[in-house]
Amino acid sequence: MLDELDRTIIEILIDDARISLKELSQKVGLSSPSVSERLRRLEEKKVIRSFTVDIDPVALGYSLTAIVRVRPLPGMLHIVERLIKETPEITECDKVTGDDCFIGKLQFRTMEQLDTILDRLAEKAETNTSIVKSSPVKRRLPPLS
Amino acid sequence: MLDELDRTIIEILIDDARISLKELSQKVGLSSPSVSERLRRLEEKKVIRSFTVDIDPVALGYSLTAIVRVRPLPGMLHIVERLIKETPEITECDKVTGDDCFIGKLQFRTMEQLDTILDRLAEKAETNTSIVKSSPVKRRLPPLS
DNA sequence: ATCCATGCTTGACGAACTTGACCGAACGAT
DNA sequence: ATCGTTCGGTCAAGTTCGTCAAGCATGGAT
Repeated sequence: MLDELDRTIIEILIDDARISLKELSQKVGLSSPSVSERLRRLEEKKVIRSFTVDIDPVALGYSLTAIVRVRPLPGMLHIVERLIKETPEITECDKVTGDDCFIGKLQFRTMEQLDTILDRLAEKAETNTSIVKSSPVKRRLPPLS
Repeated sequence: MLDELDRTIIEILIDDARISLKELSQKVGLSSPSVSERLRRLEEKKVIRSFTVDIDPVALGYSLTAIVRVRPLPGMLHIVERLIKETPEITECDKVTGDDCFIGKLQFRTMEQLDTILDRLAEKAETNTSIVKSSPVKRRLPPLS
């Protein structure tokens, strides 16, 4: 589905999505219209979901992160799911197998803010919260091969 | 620290990091050298960590995701941390407070592959694995304000 | 009141992007 | 085997874009 050139292009773009077509094409050894066309196809095939920017939450004042496991009380599943979606400080959340129904990541500024958010959840779910102390593995891609 | 214009710029870039300076400057109502300078400063201040590309793991063949909680056996903490870092299928991992020491996300292609990876961990840690069924909240930023 | 720093605009020039015409390799059908 | 089609590539043009230098307005400090 992806050839070696596509993978090289992607690896370069992960590092710098605003690189010029010209420079990118020189790095991969193709002409710029070719690379442009490959990019178009990669977007079309949804291999590239989007070009985006990685913002440091700390720079926005969110200096703390927690991981919250959420187990809705009986009958509360959909209400809890909506509440999670409507809590903007929850910056990602997965629905998973096992005792915990949801596992989410929460960005916050103060312990008081964390407390407020968890209190709102606690009316409808059992929660289990772990504060993030460090991130040994920063977001990365699995092997492209 | 960030004014309204910076936030607008960031919001636009989150959607499309490859937008031209010209178009971006029209959207925010400034000239392009001004926007260029603001971008430079946002990068300098590390508010913008990087311009990057969002790749669909499914397009790379990783159709399954799990969240793994890891509790190293006594004395194994550093070995386990190294093992996690050296497992490329673990695409992010945080060190947290609480009983679990690490919580990581794992991308994989087949259950067999998951089994192999967990077996390697099991020699040095207790693990607890949840398969991701869906993602009610896709990665997003907390409020910029 | 003046000076300076900051952040903006403008205009010009060089650089990069897009488009269309063309080429060649791979491959299926006749 | 050959023809025709498709796919992915190059090249060259016209157009658009980014960067740089110069200059102007605002606002705070002396």
